Amino acid sequence: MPISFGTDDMKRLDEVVATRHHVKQGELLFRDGEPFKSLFAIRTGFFKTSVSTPEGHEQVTGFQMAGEIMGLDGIVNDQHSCNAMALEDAEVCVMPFANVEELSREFPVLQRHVHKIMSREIVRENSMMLLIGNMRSEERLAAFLLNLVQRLHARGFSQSEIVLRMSREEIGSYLGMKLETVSRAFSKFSDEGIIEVKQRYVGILNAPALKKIVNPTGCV
Amino acid sequence: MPISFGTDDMKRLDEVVATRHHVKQGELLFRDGEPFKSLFAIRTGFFKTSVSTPEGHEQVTGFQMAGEIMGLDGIVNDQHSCNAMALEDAEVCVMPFANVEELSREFPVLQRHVHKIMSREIVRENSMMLLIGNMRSEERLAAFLLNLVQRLHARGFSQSEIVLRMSREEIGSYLGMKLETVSRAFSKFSDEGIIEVKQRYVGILNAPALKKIVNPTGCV
DNA sequence: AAGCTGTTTTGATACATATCAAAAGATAAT
DNA sequence: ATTATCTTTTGATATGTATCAAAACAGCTT
Repeated sequence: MPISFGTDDMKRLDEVVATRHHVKQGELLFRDGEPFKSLFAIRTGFFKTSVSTPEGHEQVTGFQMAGEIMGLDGIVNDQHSCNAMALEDAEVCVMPFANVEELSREFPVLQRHVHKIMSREIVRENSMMLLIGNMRSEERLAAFLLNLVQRLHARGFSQSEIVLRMSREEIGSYLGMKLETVSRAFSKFSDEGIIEVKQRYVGILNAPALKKIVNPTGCV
Repeated sequence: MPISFGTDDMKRLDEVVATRHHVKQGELLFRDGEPFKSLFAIRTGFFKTSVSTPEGHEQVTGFQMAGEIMGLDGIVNDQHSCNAMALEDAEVCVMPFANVEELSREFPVLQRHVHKIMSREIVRENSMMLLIGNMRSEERLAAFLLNLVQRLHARGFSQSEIVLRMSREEIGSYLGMKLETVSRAFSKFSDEGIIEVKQRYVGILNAPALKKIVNPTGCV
């Protein structure tokens, strides 16, 4: 949340995040087609969002962790256009969107914040298109792992250890590949000593090597 | 633009779109890394937006036509994170984002409008991830053509004829496939009598067949 | 009209990933 | 503990798309 508010302001802003909601592992926070009323800020836990083809093929569109916002897709048609499932027991702040809009009009810094969150999501999805459209499977997995540790590290976790909350199949769906291909890429990295894999635990032994897989020229 | 404004309000809103800008075919409206100041609304013409890997591989992230908004990606870091190139001579409205934010605070209907535009872009990119991640090349091209005629038709053009503004390579980049694969898919559809292709002219002879390619079960 | 340039089509082949199948390993239930 | 269920790994093979190459074609220039 943006800084530098007076205490009165803080009270007003608290209205936005007044209610909390618990979601158990495996439960949906919202689903495709449901009326949109609120955005959700994750306090604790881990989510996946996904869309589906009419035939039922699922595409995971994102993994969200503490501090991240879900539900932005629902604004345009006043109904959610994806599913949000908790991959571990979670707690979210419910932010009625009408309140968000009202307070945004009052507090420019909050307005700016909302705009940045939406813009960030657009940029993230742009880079996912680049990832899925242009990279090979091992590059995708390397990019995925680096992104994950970076975000976890920003939240005070290790920068070299991950406990995955999602299955190989969910990773594959997110990265546009099959679960077997994900598994093979894990095994390959493991054989090469770049990572250490024990089920859903992943230790990153050689981060530079991972980065080099994503960006072979290393010119950035 | 939203309806039901008084004339005074209209004057205020005109401030937002005061300036116009011409972009010639092949020129960039903005490029990755440039400072972000304004959103752009297309009045006439046709654009592509794209991002690139450090090695220079281009990923087209969208094609934009009259009435659509570009530049939303720039908000989060105060600098553009993609390139926007005119694929034909174009005219855009320059909307300084500071003005957009200021007037959004004043006019809830405009605020809502801005939020919907951003949300729409997020939803569009979600469905692109589904497209690139889950569909085969011919399904992607069929979906692409259907999306294009639908948008053109909404602007008063034919619902069965398209003059493509982009090359096979650009289509391929957008859809995550190579230009040769795009060309082959065009030829296949043409052989099957589903479309008629003459260079960049595409006539849709059998729209239901195209829809069936995208969604074989036809249950929607 | 002829030549040049860039785009598109088509063909032959290579390669990455999907698919099918089965075993190994983990987790939960009885 | 033992069975049952789900996830993950690994192998063999199939397939779709990329790659390489060349010809056909359109749009410009002179």
